[in-house]
Amino acid sequence: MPTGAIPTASLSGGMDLHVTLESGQSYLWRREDGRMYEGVTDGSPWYYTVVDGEVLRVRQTDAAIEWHASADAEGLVRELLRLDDDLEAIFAAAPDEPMLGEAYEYANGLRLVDDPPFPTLISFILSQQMRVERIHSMTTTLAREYGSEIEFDSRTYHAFPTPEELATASESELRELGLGYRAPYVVRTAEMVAAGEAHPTDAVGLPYEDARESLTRFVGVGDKVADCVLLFSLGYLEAVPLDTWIRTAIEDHFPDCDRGNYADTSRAIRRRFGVDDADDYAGYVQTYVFHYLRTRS
DNA sequence: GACCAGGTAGCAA
DNA sequence: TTGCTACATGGT
Repeated sequence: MPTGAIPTASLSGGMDLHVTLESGQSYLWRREDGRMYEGVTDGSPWYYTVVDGEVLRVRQTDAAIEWHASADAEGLVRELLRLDDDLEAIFAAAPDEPMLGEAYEYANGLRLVDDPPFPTLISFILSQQMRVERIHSMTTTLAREYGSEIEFDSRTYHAFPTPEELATASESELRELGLGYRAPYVVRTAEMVAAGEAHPTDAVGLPYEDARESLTRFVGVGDKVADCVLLFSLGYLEAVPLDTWIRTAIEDHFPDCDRGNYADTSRAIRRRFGVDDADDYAGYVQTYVFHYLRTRS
């Protein structure tokens, strides 16, 4: 079984796998010890995900990010966990505001993820009006009920369902699984992708605001969910999803950025969170702030 | 038993 | 365009 280790000392700005995978930006990784979101970091827990039918296991030890997979996966690990992002440079140039500084310190080593588009789209359709722990539990349920089984290292794993697999689900089945009013959104969006009518990657290459608009064609996707897909899956690091926590942060710390509607508030906060008057890495700042405000006691 | 959670669709004005 | 409101479910 191919294995590898990527020294964390070689990564600019360091790396914290636990905060990266348990900060509510990705719902596609699971912990083998089952203790997701419990705040327990000892024992270097293994995390796993399935990408293109291949199982990938990852953990952080004192000096490295270790991985196990069925083939050489170093490039995949670097991509999924954005290990080549220069965190040191990003935060050296990031805005110097007291609350932001607290967030950088609190979530030190958090990297954005680069998750696969369709699973990200569905998991953030599920996310509306649900808590982080429950979103994770719902994606786990969808993988168990509709995803294909993969054998790896004499264990069985479940991939997140493909659009075709998920399109076989009925609204009533998904309601029985506890998805509530999101059930028809998931079915209709899966059908759109399975039928070739639209795909989340259609947005790639468009200017940011056009890309956001493009994603809202999917049922159950508004500006906020579109921003999550752009940031966590399609490489638009300037995207700043305006959820309840970020809106609270705007109200408490950046009230001048509240312009009364999503598009204009988005422009204002992206400039405020961006680097050197540009919005390049505003989404990085957003993710630190979200995690800090949501989990500090 | 309210209140809240990484909101959106549908409809009225 | 903008401004309501209904929509499921589970935890505190």
